[in-house]
Amino acid sequence: MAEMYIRVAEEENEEPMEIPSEDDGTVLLSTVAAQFPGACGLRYRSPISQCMRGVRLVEGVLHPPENGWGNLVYVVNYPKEPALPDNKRKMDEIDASSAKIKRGDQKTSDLIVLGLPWKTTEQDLKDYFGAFGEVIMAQVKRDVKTGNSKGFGFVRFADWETQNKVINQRHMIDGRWCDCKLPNSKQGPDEPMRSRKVFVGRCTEDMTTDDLRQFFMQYGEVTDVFIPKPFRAFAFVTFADDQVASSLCGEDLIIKGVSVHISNAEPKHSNSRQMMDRVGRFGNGFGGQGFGGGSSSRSSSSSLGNFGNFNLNPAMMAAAQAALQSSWGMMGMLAQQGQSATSGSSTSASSSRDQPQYSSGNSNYNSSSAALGWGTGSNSGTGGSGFNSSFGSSMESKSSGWGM
DNA sequence: GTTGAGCGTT
Repeated sequence: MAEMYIRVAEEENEEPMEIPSEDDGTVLLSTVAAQFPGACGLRYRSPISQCMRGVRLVEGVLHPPENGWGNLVYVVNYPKEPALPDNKRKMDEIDASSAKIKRGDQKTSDLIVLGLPWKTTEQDLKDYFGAFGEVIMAQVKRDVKTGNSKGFGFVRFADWETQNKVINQRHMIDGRWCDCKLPNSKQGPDEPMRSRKVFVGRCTEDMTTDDLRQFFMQYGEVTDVFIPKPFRAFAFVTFADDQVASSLCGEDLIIKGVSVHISNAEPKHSNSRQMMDRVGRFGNGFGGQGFGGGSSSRSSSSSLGNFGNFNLNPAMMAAAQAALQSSWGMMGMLAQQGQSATSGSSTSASSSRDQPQYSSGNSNYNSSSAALGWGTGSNSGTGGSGFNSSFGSSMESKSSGWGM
């Protein structure tokens, strides 16, 4: 079948945009969403009944009405906005008017571009991204000595709308798929505990990132899909809205005929729970009672507890307990030390690089000896500071925690 | 086979 286009608009009487169909006459929801970020379906006004009708959507594929797509204008559906009574408004208007949107607050920021071909130059970036809107900065990060590209760069747009659009899709740049996202340094620590990301277990190997994106789109705007490689039977899907993510947790969903299980995505690296679990295994009677759960007040009351080889002074105990109870967990302790708690972001699954990879070594990170953090024995004489120093360095040793 | 890459000499 020759290439076909269907006409799609945000509202019935707005100027439509032509969107390409697939060879079999269907239209991918992802194609629609590439032009209308956040779209979750299509509807149209039936010439016969004069009612709005929904377009059949099966696993990310939009199927034409009985007599084909015809010349009708299809209207984009967006996920319901539960908090707002008037859900006919467009996303942009909601963003602009609603106080609930805190992310981004309309100011543009640099976007990191990951997965660039080695040969891509800043001019290439400007040329490519210029099609989306005015580019006010583009750079390719290079090795200082060799001048070779490091395979990523940064770009900044004049308009927030442009930035938003660019973030929401993948980009084919000089023959490679690249992802644009907010860099770690720009991801504010506000509300990091409300995960917008879910863990998708029991994936099969034939599920691609596009499959997952198209499938999960029906629940809300998908901002990221990650499939570890080599195949490990799970994936991560990030939504624009944390409520969408949490609403799916616990569900068993059918994707490509396979039941997958959705659960909370745990923070990527070292988070408070993992650390506490580790700590629990330390010396006997350290985690099991004193730390492990929140109900620990009495067991730790044995004054200056003598736990195996360590001396825990009350300040350290208090700090640790505070960390347990605060919603910030250990991250809160980091913050209290004045360390910036930047969150590591996850990355979209871009195809594994066929190019020689730049040394992925840990030149940037001081790989602190043990992942155990505190209690490695260094904090004997120094009183409380031993706690801070050893703990802090372990947290820094990789991009920290809640990369969501 | 159920918990993930890579982040900026200013």
